[in-house]
Amino acid sequence: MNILIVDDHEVVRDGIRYMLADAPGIEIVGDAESADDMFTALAQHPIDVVLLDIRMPGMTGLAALERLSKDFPQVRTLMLSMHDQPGYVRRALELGAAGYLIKSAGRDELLAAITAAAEGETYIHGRLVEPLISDIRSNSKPEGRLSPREQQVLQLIANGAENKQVAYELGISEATVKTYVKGIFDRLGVSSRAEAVAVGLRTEVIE
Amino acid sequence: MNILIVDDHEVVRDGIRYMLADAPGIEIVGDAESADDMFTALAQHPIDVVLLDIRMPGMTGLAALERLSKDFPQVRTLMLSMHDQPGYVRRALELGAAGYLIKSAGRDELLAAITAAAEGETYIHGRLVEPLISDIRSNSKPEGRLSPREQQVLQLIANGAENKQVAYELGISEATVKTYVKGIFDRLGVSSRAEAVAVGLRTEVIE
DNA sequence: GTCTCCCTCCCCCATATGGGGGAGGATTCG
DNA sequence: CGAATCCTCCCCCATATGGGGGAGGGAGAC
Repeated sequence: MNILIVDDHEVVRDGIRYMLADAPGIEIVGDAESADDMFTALAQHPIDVVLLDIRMPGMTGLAALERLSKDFPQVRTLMLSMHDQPGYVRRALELGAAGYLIKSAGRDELLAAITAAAEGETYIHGRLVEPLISDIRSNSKPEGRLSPREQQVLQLIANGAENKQVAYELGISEATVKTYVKGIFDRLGVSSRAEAVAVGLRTEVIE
Repeated sequence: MNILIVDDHEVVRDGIRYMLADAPGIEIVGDAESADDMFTALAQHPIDVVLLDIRMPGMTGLAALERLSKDFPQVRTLMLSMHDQPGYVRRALELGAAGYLIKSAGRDELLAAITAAAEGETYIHGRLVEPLISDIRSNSKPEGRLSPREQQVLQLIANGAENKQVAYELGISEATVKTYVKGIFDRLGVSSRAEAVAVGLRTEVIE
C-alpha cells in the first residue's frame, strides 16, 4: 500500500512516518509540504492513500482535496486536522474524503483509518462522529448554513464594508444587501453584524 | 539534558521523539498531552527544557507558560506553534519563553533551539523574527494594542452586545462605551464594529 | 406541477452607530 | 514635576443599522 503524506509541518510528517515505520504492507512513498508538491508526487508514483492536512499555506486542504478527487478519483484521501471542526468534516466528506482524523490520533487509529480507506471504507475519528451528525442536522435545517451570496456579503462585512459598499462590490442594490444581512442574522441566530462576523469566523464560514 | 514534550497531538509528540531519538545528550523523559499532565511530570522528574505547544484544549499554552515560569523558573521553555502569529510570539517572550518554533521546523532547527534554550539563550524561528519586530513596533506605537477595558468592550461586541448592553455589563455609562469604541477603531485602524471584531479575532485579541 | 430555496428589489421607521469635539481624575514613568 | 496612558463622562449630528413587512423570477427537487 503506497502512502503519500501531505503536511506543511515537518514535525507532523516525521511523526506519521515514525508511527507507520514498521507497519506491515505500508510503504510511505513520499512527502509533500504543499498541494503543488502533492500533485507532482501523484504524477510520479502510484499512490493508494493520501494523508492530507486540512490546513496548509497556499491552497487549502479542502481545495486540494477537491482537485484530487477530480483528477485522481482512484486515490483514497484521508484528511488530517488539528482540531475538530465539524463543518470541515462534512465538507471533506462531501468532497470525497475517505476519512477524517485529528492529529491526536494514535498509531492504532491511524493504521485502522488507512486500512479502512484502502478497502474503500470510510473512517471517522470517534470524537468527530457526534459533532458531525449534529452539524448535518443543523445544516439540514435552514439555520446554520449560508448561501454563497450570503457568505460573500458576510465576508465583505468582516472586511469593514457597510451595506452601500457591499452593494457596489457585488453589483446589486443596497436593498438586496439588507435582505441578505437579515437572512444572515436569521441563519446564524444573531442580531448584529459584529456578532455575525464573530460567528462566521469561529465557524470558518468566512475569512 | 532532560526534555519534556507537551502537546495534545500524538502525531506531533511522536514526530519530535523521532527527530530527537538519536541526538546525543538529549533524553526525552516524558510526554504530556495537557497542561495538568505537564505539571505532574515536572513534579516527578528533573526537567531542563519543556517543548510546549501554544494551543491546547483546556489551559492554553500561554497560560501554562505563565504558571510554568512562575513555579519552575529554572526550566527553559520552548514554545511550539502551528502557525506564525506574531502576537503570540511577543506574548510568549514576555512570559519568559526561551524560544519560539513553528512545527514546520526540521530536525536541525529543533536541536539548535533546544541547545540554545539549555544554554540560557533565546532561539526564534527565522521566519518569525521579521514579523516579531514589526509586531513590537506596532505595539510600541499606540496603534495595535488594546487596553484591558477596550478588550472587554470588543469581546462583548463580538458577542453581539450593543453599546447600551456593554455599558450595563461593565457598569459604566453608554457615553464611556462609545469612547472606548472610538478608541478601538483608532487602534485597530477600522471604522466599523464588524471589522473590529474580525481584526480582533484574527489577531487573537479576543475570543 | 408544485414546492422550496435562492437571488433580486422595494416600503416604512425607530434606534444604534460613527465621527468630531472637550474634559477631569488616576496612575505610572522618567 | 511633567508626560503619557487609562478610565470615565459629556455635547452635537448625519447616517447606517436592524426589524417588520411584501414580491417577482429562476432553478432544482420530488
